[in-house]
Amino acid sequence: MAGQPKDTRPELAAIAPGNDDGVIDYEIIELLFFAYRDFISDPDAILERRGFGRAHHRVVHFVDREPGMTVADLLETLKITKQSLARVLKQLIDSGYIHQVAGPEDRRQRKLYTTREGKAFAHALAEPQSRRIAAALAKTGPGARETVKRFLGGMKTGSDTSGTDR
Amino acid sequence: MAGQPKDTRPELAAIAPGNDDGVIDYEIIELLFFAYRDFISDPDAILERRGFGRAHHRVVHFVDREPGMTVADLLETLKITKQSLARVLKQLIDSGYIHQVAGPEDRRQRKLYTTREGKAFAHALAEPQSRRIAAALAKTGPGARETVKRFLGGMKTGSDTSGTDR
DNA sequence: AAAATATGTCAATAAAGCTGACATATCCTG
DNA sequence: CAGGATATGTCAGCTTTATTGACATATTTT
Repeated sequence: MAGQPKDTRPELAAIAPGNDDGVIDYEIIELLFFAYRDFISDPDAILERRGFGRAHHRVVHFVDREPGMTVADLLETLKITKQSLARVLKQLIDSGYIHQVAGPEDRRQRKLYTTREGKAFAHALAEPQSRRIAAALAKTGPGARETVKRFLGGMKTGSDTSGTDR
Repeated sequence: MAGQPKDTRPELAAIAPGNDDGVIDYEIIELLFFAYRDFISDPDAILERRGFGRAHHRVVHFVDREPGMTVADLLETLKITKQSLARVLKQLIDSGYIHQVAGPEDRRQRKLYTTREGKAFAHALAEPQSRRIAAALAKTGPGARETVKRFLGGMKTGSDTSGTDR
């Protein structure tokens, strides 16, 4: 995981104008803020029409991505409390986007799955985001995807070179 | 801007297991989600100790970065309403982190500045984020900074190649 | 003087999170 | 089998951050 030549340059920060705190990388901090704000705005518009919020988005997304997830898995992934999840999950189940199945081994568990409509919903939400990513990558140039993946992965807590998180 | 050989591969998405929606770039969607979640968790811890929230962070940050900003500027940047800003701004002023000065030209305006304490606060909040970014960039490899900047910039709405936003 | 603008503020509402407490069903252990 | 642990559900109340609507004040522009 460190196969490239060491870059010994002292983090030449390239601070934006107007401030000289030095060291602090305000440029990328702000870029991330705006990128994420707009990235999230695409699905927000769709969600609003259906009377849902971001919380619903996250739940549908992860259940769709990992079918058979348990409630506990979802809580772990989203890092929210059971009570917070409950309201949102209930609405999604009532709306017919997600259904539950008692665990085959452990019947206390509720395994979660997206319904056909849930899959379509998840897809509809992801599409504009994917489109935005593709456009940004294309504009950035070839090879951008790999670099961006590595960078974003490195921003995640618990990705400290040593690899396996959790 | 395109000095390298064209990459004609059809966006081979590299979808993660468990789903085959094709086309959708779930990998980067999720990477962004986790990256941002953890990126924001660093300052969150500091804010909590002082009884502030993310909203305060954003306000202190932008005022610190662009001294003399008006309230209208801030509303535009944050894309929130005046009433939402009011409470947060008031608390920051009362806490001595931000102060207002009537505009020299237009005295209806309130130009916003961080106090000495406000600057220190902004710096304290930005530091762990900057550190995280530096670590992620270093791990990604040389040249990552440029690529990441371009990508993140491209994710922002209204950055459609033509360049100058606003 | 009147209209427009920049800001402030009151009140009510909503979304999404939280804590605490407790109920149920199920599994595991002694 | 009894009792404890676990997975989930649910009730009640609270907090933060955002919203809309209405209106007040000061100032600038027309």
